[in-house]
This record gives sequence, structure tokens and C-alpha cells, in this order.
Amino acid sequence: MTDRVPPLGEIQSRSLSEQVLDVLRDAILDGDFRPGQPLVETDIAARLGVSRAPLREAIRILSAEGLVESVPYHGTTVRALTKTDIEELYSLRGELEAFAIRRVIQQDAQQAASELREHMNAILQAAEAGDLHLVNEEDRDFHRTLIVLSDHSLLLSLWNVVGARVRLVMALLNRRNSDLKQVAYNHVPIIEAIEAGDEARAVQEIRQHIANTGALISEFWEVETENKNP
Amino acid sequence: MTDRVPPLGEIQSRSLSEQVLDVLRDAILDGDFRPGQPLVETDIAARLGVSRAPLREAIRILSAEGLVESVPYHGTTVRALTKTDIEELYSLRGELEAFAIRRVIQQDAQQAASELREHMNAILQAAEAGDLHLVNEEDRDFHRTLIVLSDHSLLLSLWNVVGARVRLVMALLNRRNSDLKQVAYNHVPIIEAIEAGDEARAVQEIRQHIANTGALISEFWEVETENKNP
DNA sequence: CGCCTGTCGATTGTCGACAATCGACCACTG
DNA sequence: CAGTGGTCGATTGTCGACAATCGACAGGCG
Repeated sequence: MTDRVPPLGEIQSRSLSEQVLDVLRDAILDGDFRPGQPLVETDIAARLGVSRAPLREAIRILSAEGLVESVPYHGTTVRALTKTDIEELYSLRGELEAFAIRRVIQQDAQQAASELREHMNAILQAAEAGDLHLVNEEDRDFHRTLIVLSDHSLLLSLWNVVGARVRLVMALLNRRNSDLKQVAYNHVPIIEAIEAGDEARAVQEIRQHIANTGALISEFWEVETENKNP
Repeated sequence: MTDRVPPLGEIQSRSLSEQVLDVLRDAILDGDFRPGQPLVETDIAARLGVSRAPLREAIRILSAEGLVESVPYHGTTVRALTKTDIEELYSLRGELEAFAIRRVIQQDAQQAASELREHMNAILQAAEAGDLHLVNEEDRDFHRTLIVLSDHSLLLSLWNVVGARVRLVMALLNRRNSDLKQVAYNHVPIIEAIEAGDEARAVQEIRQHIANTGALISEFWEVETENKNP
């Protein structure tokens, strides 16, 4: 979005650790590892064709992000989310996004609204194509954009943790039976409130939106986890 | 506080990485490393008497916590906080604590109030002894207790990041010229609002409290950093 | 038969050595 | 003298091997 100086294709000077980190995180967030499943270092390192050193560093970061849990000398497992975790996740998410939306309105509400509207259209487009995976991705983009627009780097870094966990939830739970287009339309009141510069209403709308989503997921969570953890 | 089963002195079964992590974090948070100062792995590993492997893992975690910044092949430095960082830190902190206080009131306001009052007395006691360092520590304890009482594990884990950064600020800035006892008394309205079960007032008080602290620190920040980064 | 104890295999934790990368410095060239 | 190219030292990144620790299982003792 902002103009950057070097238009040259960036070369990958990233360390192996970082590449491993991204691969591992995506694997977890795409559900390639089931919750509770142990991550055996030797095994994964061999499969990735790297040594255990960069792998371990990646695991430490994932642990700090809360995606996996490590017990000394006992191993690392993918974090299994309980219903309480879901409730905590969405309650806190509501607070963070409400905070973000207040800042957004106090700064440049009009431009933010138009940018968010673009993202909403992207969700709608994905919904019309019936692409559930893409809908989820664009949905994440919408909310992440809201955070970015709030221009608060610390908030953004916390969001990276919260957002990753949201994505983990989504990976484990396909909202198969919901009307995809409705997912897109649900964002409209939020955008309108921002456009109107109505802080109170925007906060209320986003809180409502997050609470609804959380309640919906929380409802399905038990039956889902029951089926998978017998 | 809660009764634990094994009264036997716990043996340190913690891995070297974790010990190194704690030592390093304390060193940074106590100001033993100045902001911007490079952390040379070979040097620190030698000084701690450990290999670079556990040290690097510790550094990765500190990096994820935002206390240090790592650039591939170029090194790790202690994060230097700008005035913007301070403002972001305290604005977000206000949100998190406001969220916590609402939950606390909705749960067991009376017990929370009494527990917080104990912490306030601890601050007061430290203030009367003129122990600035202890005042800071007890102050941290007060706010951390508020978070813990909110019974929200995700919030607590985010707080560990935010709280660490607050501590980092405190380490770099001695509030020498402030009335220590006043620091303690500033917490009284918060406790009273909790005791009264008045959610709105409690939220307002905590927001005020954090905003005041943030403004005070933000004010001093420029002159402090000017003196130290010529 | 029940419980304690010692051993075993698997996995993680740690180490020292080697390779890759970067910035600084300096000689060289036009 | 400005700019370029190469070399060097320092630091980080990665690797393979070894040590420490844990849970499970089997054997002995009451």
C-alpha cells in the first residue's frame, strides 16, 4: 500500500530457522498436525531436510506464540483448544478490535471504510465462488486490515498471536453449514458505522460481530472435539 | 497462596535454556544491557558458561516477546523504545486492564478488592521505607494480580508481553522525583470502585490511572533518552 | 498378589566445530 | 579524487555427535 523504494524482487536471505518457522506454522494452521499430536524433532527435521537446531528455534517461537506446548524432556505437542480457550479467545479479540476501531475512526475514518469495503467485497466474491477456504482467508484479511489501519504496532504484534489462534480454530472447524455470503454481509454494519464516524456504534457492531462468531463456534466446538478425541 | 502438595524443596529440573532465558530477561529488565546494545552470542554464552545453543533459543523467545530485535546474520540488540512505543504501550495497557477489571467485577468483586488492597498496602509499605525498587516491584504485582484475578489465561499470556515491556520502561526511567506514597494512594479509587461493584467507574478509574502514568512517563522520556543517546 | 526398583529405548537438551554472511577497510582504476 | 572491486575479520547460522532425562516395562521382594 505505502510506496516502498526497492521495486526489485527481494531475494530470500532469510535464515533456515525462519523458513522452517513459516512452514511449520502453516502446517499447524492448516491442520496438518492434529491437536495433541506430538512433534518429534528428529522426525520433522529429517522430513524438512534440516538439522534440529533451526527446527528447535522455530518450535520455541511457536511455543511463545501459543500454538504448541513444550514440556522439558518430554516433547512438544500441538496445542489442543478447549471450549474455555475459544471463549477467552473471542472475548479478548472483541476488546482488541474494538480498541482498533476507535483509533481508526479517530484517524482517517473515510479511507479506512473504503479500504475495508474492498476487503468485504473480496469476501463476498469468494463466497459467490463457494470457496470456503478463500472466504476464511479474506475474512482474516479484513480483520487484520482493521488492526493495521489502527496504526498501533504493539497491537499488531499482539494480534499476530491472537489472529494465529483464530486461524487455528478455523482450521479445525469448517463452518460448512453457514451461508457464506452472509459471512460477508455481516461486515457491512461495521463499515457503515466507521463511515459515519460513529464511534459508539462501530464499537458495538464489532463487539456484536465477534461475539456472534465466537458463540457460533463455541456451540459447534463440543460436538467437533467429541468426534475427534474419543 | 493455594495449598500445594509437595512441601519438599523443588529441584531445578528446568532446562538450561529456561534458566538462561530468565537470567537474560532479568538482565535486560534490570537495565544491565542498554537499549541498542548488541548481544554478542559468543560473548554472553562464555560469560554464562553455556553453549550457544541454549542461549540462542532464549534469544528467540526474548525476540518473540519483543524485548530484543534480531536481524539475520547481523545480530541481536536490546530493543530501544521510542516515545511512540511508550504511548502505544500505555494505551493498550489501559484497554487490557479495563477488560480485566470488568471481568473481575462480574466474578468475585469483594475478594478481588481485598486482595488488591493487600497489594496496595505492600506498595505503601515499600514507599514508606523509601525503597523505589520495591515500590516498582509491588506496583507491578498489583497490576499483575488484577490480570490474574480476571481468570483469563490468554489475557495473562498477552500481559506477560505487555508487562515485561512496562518493566523495561521502568528500568530505564527512575521515577525519582515522584512522591512514592502517592503512587500507592493512586490505586485506592480503583479498589473502591471494584468494592462498590461499579463497573463503569472502575473502568474509568483504571483508564485514568494508566493514562496518567503513561503521560507522566512519556513526558520524561525525551529528556531521558536525550541524555543517554547523544 | 501388589508394590517397589532397576533397566531400556526413545526423545529431548547441550555441545563444539564448521560454513555462510555481513560490514569495514584498503588498494586499485579511471 | 570519486568510485569500484576485493579481501579480511567478526558474528551469526547450521550441522552432527554426545549427554541427560523421562515413561514404560519387566523382574524381584515383601
